[in-house]
Amino acid sequence: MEFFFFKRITSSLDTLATKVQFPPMSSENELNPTPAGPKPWIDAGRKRVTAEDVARIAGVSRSAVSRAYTKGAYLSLEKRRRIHDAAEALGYRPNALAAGFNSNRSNLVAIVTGNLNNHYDGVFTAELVTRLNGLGKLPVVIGRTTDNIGDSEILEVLDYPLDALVIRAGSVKAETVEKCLRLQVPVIVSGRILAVGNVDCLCCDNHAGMEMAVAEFARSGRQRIGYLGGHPELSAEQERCAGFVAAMQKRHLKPVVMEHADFSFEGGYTTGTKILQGSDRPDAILCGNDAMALGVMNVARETLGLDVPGDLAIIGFDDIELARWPCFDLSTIRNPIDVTIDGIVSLLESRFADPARHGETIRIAPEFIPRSTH
Amino acid sequence: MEFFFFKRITSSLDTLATKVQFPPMSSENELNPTPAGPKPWIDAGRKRVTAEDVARIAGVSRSAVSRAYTKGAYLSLEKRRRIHDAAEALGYRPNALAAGFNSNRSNLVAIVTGNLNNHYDGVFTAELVTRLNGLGKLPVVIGRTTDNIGDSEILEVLDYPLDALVIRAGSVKAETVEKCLRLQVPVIVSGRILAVGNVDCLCCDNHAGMEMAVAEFARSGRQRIGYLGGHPELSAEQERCAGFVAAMQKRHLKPVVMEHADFSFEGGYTTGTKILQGSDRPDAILCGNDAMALGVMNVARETLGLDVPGDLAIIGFDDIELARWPCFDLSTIRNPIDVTIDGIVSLLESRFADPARHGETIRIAPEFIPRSTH
DNA sequence: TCACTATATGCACACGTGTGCATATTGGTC
DNA sequence: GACCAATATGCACACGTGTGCATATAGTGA
Repeated sequence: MEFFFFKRITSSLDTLATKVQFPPMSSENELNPTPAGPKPWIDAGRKRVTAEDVARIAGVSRSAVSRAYTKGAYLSLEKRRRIHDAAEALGYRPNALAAGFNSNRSNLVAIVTGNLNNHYDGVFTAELVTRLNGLGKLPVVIGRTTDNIGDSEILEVLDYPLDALVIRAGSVKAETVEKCLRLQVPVIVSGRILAVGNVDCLCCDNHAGMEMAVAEFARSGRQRIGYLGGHPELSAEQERCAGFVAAMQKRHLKPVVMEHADFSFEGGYTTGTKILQGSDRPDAILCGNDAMALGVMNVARETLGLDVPGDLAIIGFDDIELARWPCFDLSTIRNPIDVTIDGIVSLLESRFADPARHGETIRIAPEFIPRSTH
Repeated sequence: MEFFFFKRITSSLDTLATKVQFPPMSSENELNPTPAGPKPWIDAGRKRVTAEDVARIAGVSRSAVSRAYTKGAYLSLEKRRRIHDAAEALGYRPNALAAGFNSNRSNLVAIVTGNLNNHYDGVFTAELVTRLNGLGKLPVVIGRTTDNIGDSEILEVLDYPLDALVIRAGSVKAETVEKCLRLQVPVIVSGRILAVGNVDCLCCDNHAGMEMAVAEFARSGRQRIGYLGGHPELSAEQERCAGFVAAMQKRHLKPVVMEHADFSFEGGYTTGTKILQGSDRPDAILCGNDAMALGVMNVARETLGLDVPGDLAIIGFDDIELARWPCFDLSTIRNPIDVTIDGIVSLLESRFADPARHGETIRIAPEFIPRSTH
């Protein structure tokens, strides 16, 4: 089988898509007469309905309209009803940005994420977005599907008055975070510890996680243990790699091989091929994340016909959904997303309550998930 | 093997995480004296630096500061330099929201997505986010990781003056879209055709896609063809199902079985088990998306020991990344994300240029990707 | 010196909202 | 009727920016 799945398939809009003119709107024909109020159609030049417009129609002051949307404000019942009717007819909704303009709350929370094609980062971001939606915040996602985000992109989004900035990126510079703080934007960093100003941090105890994995290999008598990590530049990789080395030294074991790929399935596949076809094949490989572990497993089973875990034991890191699929059933170190997100939300809320409080660091405890590949 | 991978593993923050007090900031000790300008620390009560502050420090008018950030505005070189220095020292950045407040451009583009745990929707959203970032827009993601989004959540985000709203959700109500238009927010719907006002739509030609798949089954002599679709409520499912039925009728074939799951791997696994253990086992299954196809394949191979494609042919829909993995190598109908995103961006740009233009519908052409499961 | 143009700069407004403050009205109690 | 509290309502300001307009200054040519 060729590695043709690496090839990026692109196709042109011109050849693969056909444009169709839209039929006229239904509410203009005779069967559906135009209802009262603005049509469901965007008019060139017409602007969003404002409280001023509602006030004019309802015959009240603009203040009254504002109060109609303010819980607990004094307003006669009759006026409230008139305003409500006028607003309904005009399709009015208070402009939340204009409102937040005063109170210094934009409700914008930026999420700077790593590679969104990475399963873990994708689910992480999705989960955080969900929680922020529930909190009435607008999650603004800054990220790439290719490489890691650059610091310049973070600075760009700082042009907007954010309520907070959540950084999920392994290689953000301390200098960049300082600029956020100077703009009075609270920063939460997930995935690495950053000792800058009053920044909150969350990070899995990668060291402990790797210790668990090596302990499992040692317990089952593996002697020829290899390591496949991700980009050495990333903080998580540095911690995991150091944890692996320390756990091996503690047991007077020497790694058979240590390689680095890019935390992707394809990277695991390619580098895994190199490792397993080498002269000194390991009997166990500890991988820096699950995606690479699945890539290695694929090489072992499909390409080389090896038995996993008989010929080769594999342990991953993260516990993504795919690890639970029966065809993989990957033993792994769980890096719990739910606990991490809970921590982020908790830190966010206490940060909103007291923007100047000292920074906190939360270490997330990993957990060994025994399955059938070790 | 038990279905224990369905069980959602949750753990408590209290038991799995430990909080650590943060060390004092480094810039306050004697080795690193505090530099000029604001400290990298959030002060209670201190607000974001404004153009007014910069003007005061630089000894110029506030207008001059604004002009210093406006390309082509008249401003003496010496003043420009003074302003730049003052801004640098104070850590000033123009507030983009306040600026957009005038020009009626917030640069906010909301993306309403389906289930973000769905691989296709996840990558789709990630890709769109990436493109919007490149366009200088702030992508605000509204979505859930569990069920489909409710219309009420869409209405909530309408409180903000959006530049546009991209809806990627199969069951959005026409009434909801009308409310967006009444607020003068341009709407682009991807994944279904919606004949409401001047809305732009993009949709894969699901009918043609299913025709391709059935043609492949027929060509290779499959006689006992089954169908596994997603939620019948979703527009995409309705089109795919109808396309399958039409293609079968055209060939005077009768489906052996027709079932519906939830577009997930687990759904495909569960319902696939039911289908394949039934009395009337098909020799080919056409799945409504790839995730379910992988679930079915897993049952067939791992649980029942069937040969794919020998005993059972499988074709999916979407062509997600996993379909290319060697261990799956799934034949599928490609629903090209790149072409779709190109179309969305193209429609967005022409919509910004002319907000009142007529709506367009773009049909995305699917493509059969032959691999080794059919 | 005058006229004219290019450059430079400040004032003041608009954007849409919430709300403090002042004032008006109502209802109740002595 | 007098007094007070509760309710009701409008005016005007603040939020931070871009920019039209008016005006001032500098530069150029006759």
